[in-house]
Amino acid sequence: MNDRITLQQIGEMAGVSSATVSRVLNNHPHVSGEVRGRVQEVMDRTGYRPNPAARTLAGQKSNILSLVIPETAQILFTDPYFAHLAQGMAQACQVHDYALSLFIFHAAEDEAKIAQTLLSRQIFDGAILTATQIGDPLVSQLADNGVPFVLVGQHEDARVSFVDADNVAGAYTAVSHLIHLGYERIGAIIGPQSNLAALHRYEGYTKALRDWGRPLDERLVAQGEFLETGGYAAMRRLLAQRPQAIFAASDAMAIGALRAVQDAGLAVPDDVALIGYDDLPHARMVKPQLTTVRQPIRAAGIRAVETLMDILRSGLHPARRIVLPTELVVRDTCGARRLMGGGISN
Amino acid sequence: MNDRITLQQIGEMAGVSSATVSRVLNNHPHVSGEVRGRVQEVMDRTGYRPNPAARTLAGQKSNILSLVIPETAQILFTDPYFAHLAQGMAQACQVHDYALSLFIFHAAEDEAKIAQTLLSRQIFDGAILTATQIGDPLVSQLADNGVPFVLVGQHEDARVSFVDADNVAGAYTAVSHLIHLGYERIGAIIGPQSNLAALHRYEGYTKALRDWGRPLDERLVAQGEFLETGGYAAMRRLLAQRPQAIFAASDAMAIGALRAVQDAGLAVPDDVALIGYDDLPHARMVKPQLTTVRQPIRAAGIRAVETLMDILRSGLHPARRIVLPTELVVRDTCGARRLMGGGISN
DNA sequence: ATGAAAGCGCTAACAT
DNA sequence: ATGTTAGCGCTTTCAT
Repeated sequence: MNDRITLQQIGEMAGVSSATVSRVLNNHPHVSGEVRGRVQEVMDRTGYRPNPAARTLAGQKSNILSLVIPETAQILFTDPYFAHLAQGMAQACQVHDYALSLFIFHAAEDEAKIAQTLLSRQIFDGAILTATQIGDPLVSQLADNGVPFVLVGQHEDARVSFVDADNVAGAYTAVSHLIHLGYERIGAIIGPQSNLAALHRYEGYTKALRDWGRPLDERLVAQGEFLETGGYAAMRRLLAQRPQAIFAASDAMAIGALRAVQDAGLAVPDDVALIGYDDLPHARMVKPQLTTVRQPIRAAGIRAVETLMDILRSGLHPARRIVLPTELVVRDTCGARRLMGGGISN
Repeated sequence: MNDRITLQQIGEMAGVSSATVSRVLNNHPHVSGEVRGRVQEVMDRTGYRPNPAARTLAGQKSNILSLVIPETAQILFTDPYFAHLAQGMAQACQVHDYALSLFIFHAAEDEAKIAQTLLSRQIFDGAILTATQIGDPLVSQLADNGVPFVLVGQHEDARVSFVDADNVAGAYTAVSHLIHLGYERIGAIIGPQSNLAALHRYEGYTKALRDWGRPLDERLVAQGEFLETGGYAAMRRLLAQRPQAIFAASDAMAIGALRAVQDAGLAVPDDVALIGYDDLPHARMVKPQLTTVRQPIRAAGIRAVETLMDILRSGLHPARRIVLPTELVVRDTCGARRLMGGGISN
């Protein structure tokens, strides 16, 4: 970039050494008010901007933190997950005087190269990873390389700190809700089980059935991609089994399922009740409005940054694992309002 | 970060100077195959990773490019604009061996500080700005500071290069379409006119009316926020004027308008035809499906990066201004299919 | 309270 | 083809 003027020059102009200028730049004590003012004045007048690369090299610290995400169309397009996460992170970074860097990698790339590229190209003190797959090699590669990082999502490796929403509990609550509403044949549309969140949501589903003494009927479970089309196809298959209610592992899938039900000439929630997951903006825009599970993604971003800051500050201390609570958002597709003589608007 | 081993050390281990190691690292010619192999072997074996800050400082080039966006809930949440843009940029960066950095700033901050923070914290060779407001001081500040950057969107400053979608033409085409369909009283729901895109879309609307000899009736024009609620409120006001068709400056607004029409007991497109703008995923999920204008956002991201690369390579040459064509996506809300005896699915 | 000086890890002339 | 040598612009001891 176009940095011209240096610390040296500021020093010369102010009649002090560069060390002193560095001190005022970094708000060190032991600088007389008189000198501090003079130096500050020169910096302001000249529009001096320190060279961040030089600071990083000399100080061994960049004050930059990297958000690492795979370029999966799903995450980036389908839902505002990433946007919320980035916002939370940006907010927390602000507080800690950190800048945020983005590293989007193409999952198609040679997996061994990704960590390499990240480490030799990007400048950062620590990273936050998200949307990783189960057993993603990137995670262990970074851990092996001693890179400080936090995962948003979960990982079995005991070395890794993570922040995650409680997917098991979220699904559990949703399915319990359906059970309490009196539905008997409760099915599920589940996501790819290579995804840990998908796995956990399925776990919540089976756990709720078990706890409330309902049988798990595999014929009422259909798997699909985390997309509307996946939900549509899964629902078409399930319809033959005459389910009374469906728990879908994402709102996108739930909306697809909704459409499939309606296309079959049936009504939601009267013929089939439905609960989704994510609380996308979308969820309240379909008719009937989607009952769903809301995750604190923004908060997850904040907590991830806080955790990373602690790691950077205090070194390797035992990994921290944060699991954030979710919230059931009751709208129209689960039938609760109808049953309660509803009409209450959200 | 945790970089331990240095170029020097690699050199010692391979029995060559650090300069030679640097040459093989950067694929310079004039290194014998024998030495190159030996050095490469040591780098691989030790898992050597160059220190990017040192490279940046010494080479005066970071190979990092910064995407600068205001933290406006609108952009980040409402639509996938940012995600598409980032994807396009990431793809182009990949090609040019650049990494991508994100700088989210809070519009609430002291405006004078933003450029300062960006320049002293982030490491980058050039920047891409988007979602700037008309007369945004950040733009001129960067230009004044000699920072190489490209705007996605437009700007009057002759120094700035930009890539934009042709908002005037997009709106013009949409409104012309409504005119050709035979509608007479064609209204518009327009966005905040501090936003250049909103301004251009309004311009396209008035231009189409003028070109086809229709009067501009101000009572048929309502302004609102670029959100569903803004569209809803605007449509409620317009309904009193009995418009036959409405051009809405965004899909979010169009969907709000759709809802307002339906809530008034009227039908789209039979009572009021509707065209939106953006082609959000949403547009095809409402019923009836939204006719809208699609913008090549991903392509804009790519072109912006290409332009920035040219600026970095060849210096200041006259600013480049790229205006990308848009595309009318005809679905159900404009009534074209109905008029043509439709039923064709998109 | 301030200055001098030694790096931080790399690149890029300039030699040879 | 390879080595030597200055820096790049800053931070940080260590003196004073």
